[in-house]
Amino acid sequence: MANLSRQRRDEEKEQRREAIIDAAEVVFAAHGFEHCKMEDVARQARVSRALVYLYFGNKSELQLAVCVRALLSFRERHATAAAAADRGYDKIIAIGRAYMRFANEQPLYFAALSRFEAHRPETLALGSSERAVLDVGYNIHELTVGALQHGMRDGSIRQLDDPLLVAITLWSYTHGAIQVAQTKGPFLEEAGIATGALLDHAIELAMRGLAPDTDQSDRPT
Amino acid sequence: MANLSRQRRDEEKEQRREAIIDAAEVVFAAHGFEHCKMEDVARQARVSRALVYLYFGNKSELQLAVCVRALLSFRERHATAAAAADRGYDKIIAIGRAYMRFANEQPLYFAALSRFEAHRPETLALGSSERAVLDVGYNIHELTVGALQHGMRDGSIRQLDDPLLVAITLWSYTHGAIQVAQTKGPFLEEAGIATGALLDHAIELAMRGLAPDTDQSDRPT
DNA sequence: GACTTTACTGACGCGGTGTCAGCGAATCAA
DNA sequence: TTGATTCGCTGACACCGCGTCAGTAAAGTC
Repeated sequence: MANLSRQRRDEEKEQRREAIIDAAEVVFAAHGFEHCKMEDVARQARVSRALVYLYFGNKSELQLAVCVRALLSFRERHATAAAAADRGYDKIIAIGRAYMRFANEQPLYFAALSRFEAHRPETLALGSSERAVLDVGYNIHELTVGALQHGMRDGSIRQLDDPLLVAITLWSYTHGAIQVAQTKGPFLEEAGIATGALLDHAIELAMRGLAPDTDQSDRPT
Repeated sequence: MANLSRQRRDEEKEQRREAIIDAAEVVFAAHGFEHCKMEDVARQARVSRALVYLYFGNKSELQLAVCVRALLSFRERHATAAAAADRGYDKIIAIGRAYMRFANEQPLYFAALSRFEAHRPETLALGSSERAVLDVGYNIHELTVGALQHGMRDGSIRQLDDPLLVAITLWSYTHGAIQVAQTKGPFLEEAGIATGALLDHAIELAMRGLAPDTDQSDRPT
């Protein structure tokens, strides 16, 4: 009997954990990732604040848990977007657009990732929460590498020395562009730059760099 | 007499203000932009905490003041870097490298900008501190636009529809790449990606997109 | 020399985080 | 069944950092 009830309790515990993250997402969505209070999360989860600290050591661990969900959610979109396109070149475009749509439709998740992207981890220890997030992120890059290799085979993308390096570069480009579009949007509109145009151009410019070489003899060195 | 002493006092006030920002930079550099306490800034400036609030309405205004200094500092590097190169194409490369060197040599300033870049301003009101920072930033983009136009004239850069749009895109690319390099550096090294290589590649890929068109007939559409 | 204006401070309230002793209910041992 | 034990959970507390405000002393004004 001991084993059975232990297992049942473990499951309940996992549910509690998920329920708390659910609550956190609701609060984050309502009040923003920055000014969210553990108090609010607890109330939303109909639980005492102290309990939240039993499941998550501190506030940033709870935030990291949301980051993991965000990355998992994005990985799904990423994979389906890549699968929907035929040529590698189009897969890469689809991935970029998927990230932008993701940022637009799940702003909470994008904010979570953005915060994580800007945060310098102090430890890389295996098993640490930060590590878990990094690993999921790496997994996403691998999918992009697959699309790049696909494109190199089907001739829609030029031969790349190091596809992983390119994948990470593209990710950093895209993330940077979305971030600028989101935070400086209204200001840019004033200057006559439509947010959508910026994002489109961010993809277009990057794709030019991936297109197959034709005659590069007069490219500046 | 009233006028003279007023002027003198205004100057002293300005000096105080600058001194406080100096102190803030010292503290930020030591403890990081995030976990800096007004207490520490005040002590560093040998002043009471309440006085700091006379000069800066709140913590984030003080941080914005540091952002302005950061942007001004970068604008200098930006301008000299662009001036040192001949062709427009090389100016753009120089600008990118200047930003990376800046991030490396003045990590405090880069962190300040990074935070500002990730922060969604709530007001665009003229005269607000945020506005001041945005305007300096816009000024920097204009310098980049100049370099792009230079390149379009000397034939080292292809004809661009909207140079300002390109300038902003390049900025967002570069900022994104540096941010990833800085925050994910150690993790990427583990995966066999040298930080320097990532930054080099970030510039190279973007520059490919700016190179003059030659024969584009078989570029994927 | 009386007054006002100005630079500055000490002390406070408030809101938020993280901790801890302890309570009641479920589980176990007899 | 009942006493002991584990377990999930909470209320209350200490602490910290921000922003505020009444108040002081010095400089300036008349």
